[in-house]
Amino acid sequence: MNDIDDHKKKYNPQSIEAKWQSIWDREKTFQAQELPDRKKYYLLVMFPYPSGRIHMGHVRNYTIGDLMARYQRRLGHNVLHPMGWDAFGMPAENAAIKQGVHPKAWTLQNIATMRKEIKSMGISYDWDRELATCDPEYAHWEQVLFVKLYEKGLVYRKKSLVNWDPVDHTVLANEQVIDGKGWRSGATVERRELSQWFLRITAYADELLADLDQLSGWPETVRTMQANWIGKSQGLEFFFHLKGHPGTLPVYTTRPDTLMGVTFCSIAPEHPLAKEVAQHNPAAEAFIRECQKCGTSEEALERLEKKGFHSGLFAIHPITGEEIPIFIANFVLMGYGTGAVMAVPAHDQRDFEFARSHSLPVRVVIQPPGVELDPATMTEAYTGPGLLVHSGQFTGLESETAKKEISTTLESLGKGKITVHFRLRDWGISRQRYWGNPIPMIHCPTCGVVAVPITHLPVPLPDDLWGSSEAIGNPLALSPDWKKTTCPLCQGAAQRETDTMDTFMESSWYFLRYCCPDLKTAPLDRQRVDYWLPVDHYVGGIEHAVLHLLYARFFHKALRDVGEVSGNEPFTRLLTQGMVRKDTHFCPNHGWRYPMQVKEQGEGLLCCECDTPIQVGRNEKMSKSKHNVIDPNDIIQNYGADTARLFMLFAAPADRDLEWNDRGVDGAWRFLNRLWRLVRQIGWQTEGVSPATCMPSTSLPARKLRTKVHQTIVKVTQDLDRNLFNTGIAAVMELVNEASLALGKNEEPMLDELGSVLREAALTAVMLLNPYVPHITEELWRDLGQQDPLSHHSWPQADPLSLVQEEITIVVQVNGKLRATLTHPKETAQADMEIAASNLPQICKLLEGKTIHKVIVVPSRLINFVTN
RNA sequence: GCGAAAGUGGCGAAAUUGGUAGACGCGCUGGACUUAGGAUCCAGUGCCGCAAGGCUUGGGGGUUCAAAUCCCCCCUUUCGCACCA
Repeated sequence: MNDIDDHKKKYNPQSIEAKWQSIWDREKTFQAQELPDRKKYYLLVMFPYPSGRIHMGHVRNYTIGDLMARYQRRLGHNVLHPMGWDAFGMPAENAAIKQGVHPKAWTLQNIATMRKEIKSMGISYDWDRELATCDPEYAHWEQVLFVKLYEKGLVYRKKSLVNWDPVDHTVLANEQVIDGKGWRSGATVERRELSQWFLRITAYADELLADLDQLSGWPETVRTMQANWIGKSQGLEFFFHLKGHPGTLPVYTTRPDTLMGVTFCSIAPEHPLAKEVAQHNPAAEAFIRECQKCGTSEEALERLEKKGFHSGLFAIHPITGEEIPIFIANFVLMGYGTGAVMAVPAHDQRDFEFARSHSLPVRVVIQPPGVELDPATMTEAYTGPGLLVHSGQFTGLESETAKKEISTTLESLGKGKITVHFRLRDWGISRQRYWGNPIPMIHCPTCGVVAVPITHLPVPLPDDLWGSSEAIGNPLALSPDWKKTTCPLCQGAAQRETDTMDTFMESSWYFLRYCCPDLKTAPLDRQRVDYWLPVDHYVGGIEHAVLHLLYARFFHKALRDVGEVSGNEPFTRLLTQGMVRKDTHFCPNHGWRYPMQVKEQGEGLLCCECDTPIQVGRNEKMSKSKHNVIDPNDIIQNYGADTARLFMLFAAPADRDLEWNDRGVDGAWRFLNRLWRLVRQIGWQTEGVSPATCMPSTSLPARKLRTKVHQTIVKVTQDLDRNLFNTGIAAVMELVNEASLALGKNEEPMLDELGSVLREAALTAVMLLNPYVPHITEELWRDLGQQDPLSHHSWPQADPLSLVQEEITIVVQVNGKLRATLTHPKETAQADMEIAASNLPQICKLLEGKTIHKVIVVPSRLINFVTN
């Protein structure tokens, strides 16, 4: 096709993208193989929940991941870049109920749709390693890992609270509790105690905290959040004796220095003492029942109106022997610490408010320096340090010293112990739902709780139980037959556990299974896992900063301790990407409007249906309910995947929120067209010319352009290494602008130095942009006569000799204000520069009649004259 | 409530980490050229001012020759809070 006008052929993303995607597919360009002699690079993106269709958040996540994967491949690394499906979970059950389909069918259908959508983005996945967590194989191996952790003592059962819907007779997720009511029934949700399975993540609390220091490739903010979540604190665990009662009341405090200011205690409604009181006291029982009409989330609890009920019990102060009232309080939960707290109203804000509303005494025991705290006039608690007052033998001590003194005093009395506590609680994995992985445990009336032996696994999730019952609730629990089994120890009749696992279980090891998805005999192939792990770069949403990322770290350490993996941490480097947002349009009559349901009029917008002015809302996270979603498929069909990718990478830094902007998409589209025309034009005009390999000797424009080419290589490379993508693209845009300017309107063949550098510039721009926009660059690469696939072509390197700028511009300031600039050859002496600067007419004028106190010189940057 | 961040032109953003604030892109203004294209190309574009010049990084203080950047106080927005994934 050497037609004279071939170089004027227009950019057609649809045909180019389909062509290259099928080539990559056919040639398995991105298939990953374990090659021990090559440096590996494992690039992981958080796998999606197959909710139905791809949304922009996915597109952003996978685009960023693909950019990094392609860049690392170009650096010569052996890259593993896999994709799969986090396929168990609640939405499938909800959709199944609503649409009358099986959760499995719904999920598999969604996977098929989304796989096709993702493929149209041209992401360089090794699709041969694709996995779905609802696959019976995956569930099987997860059960094996679970039993191994059980045998290691990391799994146990205890009572814990759930949200109970009294009308639907079902357990609700926090998400399904809206304003304290069940989302379907509308009934007031109650707290209920249930025996549930837990993983002993607290056994790893210290290690999970300490190893955060090693994660230098993680954002500081995520590490801080995890550290706060683990919440290590040192304090005093001690107990109160009770007045006229044989029991004791253990409490934990991080402020033993305020012990002498205790004026009451609070216990959880689920506390054994509270239950005891309720047995003889109907008012207490009623209060406890009232307390249970509340969700279980920490946020709900903290925002609660604080209420208490005097239990009638009194604690004996361990030092003064004073009698202290014990309150049952709605804001204390069993399962946090000991389920009881000592209250010091003067020095704890929550206790202060509680004391004021219940007319309880406030006793100041810590005095801040220089201020006299008066309990009668205090309006808030003083929580800082100070000197102890009204504290008997401890009066006069500094609060830090007092912490130690009081703790050791209680220790020597045998009433307390200095202990380390964690905010972190064990991980409850029981879910009373169908669409999950069955917990492979058996309840035997004779032997108690027994794990299903590994050789008997898997416990399959039965397909035929869904929809078999009209009743609401977990079909596994409602089915009389499925539960029936025999005890592996005594062979007697026994019952299966009917709870399924938290889906965080599946996402805690999927990245390990990617290393050996075909393995038929065990969860993991140690050799292959050891080759690929740790994940070099993990990309996903910031919303996973704590839970998923902490659970996965824990799971990895636990698997290490049962001999399944090596290494202490699974993810070396982490990039948390921001959300995709868009304007919202709200009509007072019709609610949220889609963009096509509003029309422009003058400066404002009107609703198409009622002509009412539209309220343009702030940018919000794209969501169906707000009608501000953009379907990625539309963008890909209209502009192509490369435009979508370029826009997403260019419009905002990866870790910040991205505002969707149709005009910005047009801008990305225009840039790709500009690139297309320019590169093909250069290719045409410099046909047969070798690209420059060193600094041209005669042509100044050629020299300047070559410097720009090599500066761009440095800039883009540095930015990719620092996860900065928008600025790298900007740098290539500058290069394209300069090359375009250098080319001018010239349409003749260019066989000179400039032609040679232009050809180098075109090749370099294409090479640099390839990880961002792979399809168009592969095509242009071919157009420039290159035969090897660009996907594996080595990354360009800057020539240090071409980077050097021959002239330098510095800033001249007087008293810190910019007054002039001065351009000088690189090797000018500092003294000469100062003289030249002070002789500039603008500067002369300002220095006239002034004394120069100081001259500040920042080499290659500025001169500042400081005067009177 | 607790924990973590963010705030810069009309808009998305940049700023070598204390050294020319606004790169690059969008939008807008003017012009050129039209094989009328999703055009393209050229010039301009922080604000006030005719100008000289002054002002400007959420608000208010401070440190410094020099502050978007460091310190203190305040405001607003976003994310997470353990059964959403």
